[in-house]
Amino acid sequence: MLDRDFLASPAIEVAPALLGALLRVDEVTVRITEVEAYLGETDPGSHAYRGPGRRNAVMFGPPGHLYTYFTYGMHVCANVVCSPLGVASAVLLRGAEVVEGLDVARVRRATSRSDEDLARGPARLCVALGISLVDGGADLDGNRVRLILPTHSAAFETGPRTGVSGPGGSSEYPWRFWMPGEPSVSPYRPATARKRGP
DNA sequence: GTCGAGATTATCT
DNA sequence: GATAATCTCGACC
Repeated sequence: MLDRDFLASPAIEVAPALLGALLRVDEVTVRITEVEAYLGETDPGSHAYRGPGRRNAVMFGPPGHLYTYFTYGMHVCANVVCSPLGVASAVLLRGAEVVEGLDVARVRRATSRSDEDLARGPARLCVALGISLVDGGADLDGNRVRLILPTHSAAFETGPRTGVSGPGGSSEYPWRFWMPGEPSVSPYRPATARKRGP
């Protein structure tokens, strides 16, 4: 049973509680080890900063749903929508560890050499779980997708969000949560200033 | 093993 | 036409 009332809390409170949670999609189950909180209008790094649109409409919807979006063409990222209806807020799933369905995950992520690389990273996590755009807006308590919150809150650490470049310096907000000691958590990587083509 | 640059497509202005 | 919350691959120590 999914506690929707708890998911209606702000993303900052929901994010640490998702650490250690189990997310099952079909036959693959992962344990979330790294997340990132994103708010709406007050967060320059959020997609909902400029207001609702086609892509982020799910973020303004009811909590307990899955929000997927495309980034850089090939990659898909998954978020857990929280906050009440009408408030844009979501928790980005950055890293996880595959605990069940390793065989299926390995086939999907054939390029990964170690099992810890299977779901290390937002896009990899979606590939390992088989999440695509059609899963956007899916209920997290449905048959295909199910989120299981941990009974006890796990130990976590916070830090600045990486890879978030933008005017106003959104790195002020230490809304990145991870479980220390987990090999599937990517270490701190400075924001790579991507060069645009010629 | 670590670092640095390129690639690629849906969505929005 | 510009942007984006990234990943993969190649080169070098």
